[in-house]
Amino acid sequence: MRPVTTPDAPRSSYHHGDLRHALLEAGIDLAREGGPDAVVLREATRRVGVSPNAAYRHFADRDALLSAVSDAALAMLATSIDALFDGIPHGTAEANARAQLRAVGTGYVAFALDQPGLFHAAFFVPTNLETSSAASKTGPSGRSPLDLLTVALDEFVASGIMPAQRRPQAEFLAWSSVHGFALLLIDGPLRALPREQADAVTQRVIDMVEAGFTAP
Amino acid sequence: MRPVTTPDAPRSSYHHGDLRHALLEAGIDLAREGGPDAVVLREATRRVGVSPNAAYRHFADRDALLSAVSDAALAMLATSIDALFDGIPHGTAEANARAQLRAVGTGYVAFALDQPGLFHAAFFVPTNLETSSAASKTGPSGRSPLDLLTVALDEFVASGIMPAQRRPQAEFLAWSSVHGFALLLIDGPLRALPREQADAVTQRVIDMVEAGFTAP
DNA sequence: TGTACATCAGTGAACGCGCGTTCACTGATGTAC
DNA sequence: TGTACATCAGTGAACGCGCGTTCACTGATGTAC
Repeated sequence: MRPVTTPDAPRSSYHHGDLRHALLEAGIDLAREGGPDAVVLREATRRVGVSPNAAYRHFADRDALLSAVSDAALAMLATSIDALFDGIPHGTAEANARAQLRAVGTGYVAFALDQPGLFHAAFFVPTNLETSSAASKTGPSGRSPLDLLTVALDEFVASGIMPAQRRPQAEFLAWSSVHGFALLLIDGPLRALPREQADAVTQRVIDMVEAGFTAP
Repeated sequence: MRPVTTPDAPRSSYHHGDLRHALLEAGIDLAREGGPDAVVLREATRRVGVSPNAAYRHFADRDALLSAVSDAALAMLATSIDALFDGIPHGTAEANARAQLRAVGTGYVAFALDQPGLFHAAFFVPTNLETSSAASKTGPSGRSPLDLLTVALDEFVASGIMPAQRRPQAEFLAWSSVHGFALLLIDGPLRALPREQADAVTQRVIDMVEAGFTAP
């Protein structure tokens, strides 16, 4: 259950070893359990088994910890989308484009459903929103979700199924639908929808976006 | 600036007159300024010029106040969408359907841009999300935004531009796109977009949804 | 190889803050006779 | 019409809570000679 560090168990040595990492990990757990508001500096130190002020050796303040947690959550989202993206079998350019869009959307919603706390931590932190670094965290391939979406949409145009004049800002149209749907599912009126139905409607959201892009 | 009650000015009488209403109004102002987290019971009483515990004569606890504020925010959203909906000139069934969908979407995003604090208060309060009362607050016509959307979508089918088998859950597809886009605009990567561009892209979001519904 | 000492990473105690909420109360209001 | 009194709507003081953060400190580590 506990990841990197022993929590309440007393440390053998006075020095911790990798306190920064341990605090970050604890912060991620807190975010997972309760979203960004639950990332409480004192609680993170408590879980690591260290005094509250020890955190200040590694993070300027609580916001710095929260930012680090948010970045980590974003990277996890990127990683899980990346995996889906890379699993796409090769096909025609058109089939690739469609499958890629679907992979990004499906991975995005799946992450929101699986890790709602981290999903919120990733997006509802002022720092990450203002700097738009939200879009720049990458998975193992080094590409962010926005990069992957861009790749997919470029291929929509290149393969001739989407008119070029529809291309600008298309990322944000797709992102809006999927992001909004994720929120309806985890916080909103679709909260009670069983997982398999949620997955089915997710596919319809993507159908709608795709049709919007490729309609004559 | 100050709405219903004189704020710091001392009251003439010991009894307030309509403290519940005054506290609600203060709570709405707080939400407008800083979202749901800013709805602080003590601050509301401060603004009304009353002692903190006086609030408990009218609200069971802070959550009750916040719920009332959230309901009010929802009603304001409903009212502003209602106005746009009613301003639609009569035309063919098809033109009506399209204009109605557009009115709901446009009104929704406009409210989010004009009143981001209230928009958040309306949607990010557990009570309203769980009971889905979010969808049931009405404007002056007695119809909620979800009702209006339903009317529009029914007319899409009735006028023959949307296949009937696409109809189920279509409300949530449309809602997702518009809701997600509103959030990208007020909290997310499109935060810095100038208003007129935001309005233009809003129309493209609606174009996309419409195309998704009406595509062959 | 051993030791002096600067540096680093933690501790312990305390702070002020503002919150929600509760207590026992008092002044104002309105109704019964 | 006047008065007694129950009820209602406020007050004032205080509580405990948990937070972020700062202070002066001490134990552990590693490097220079």
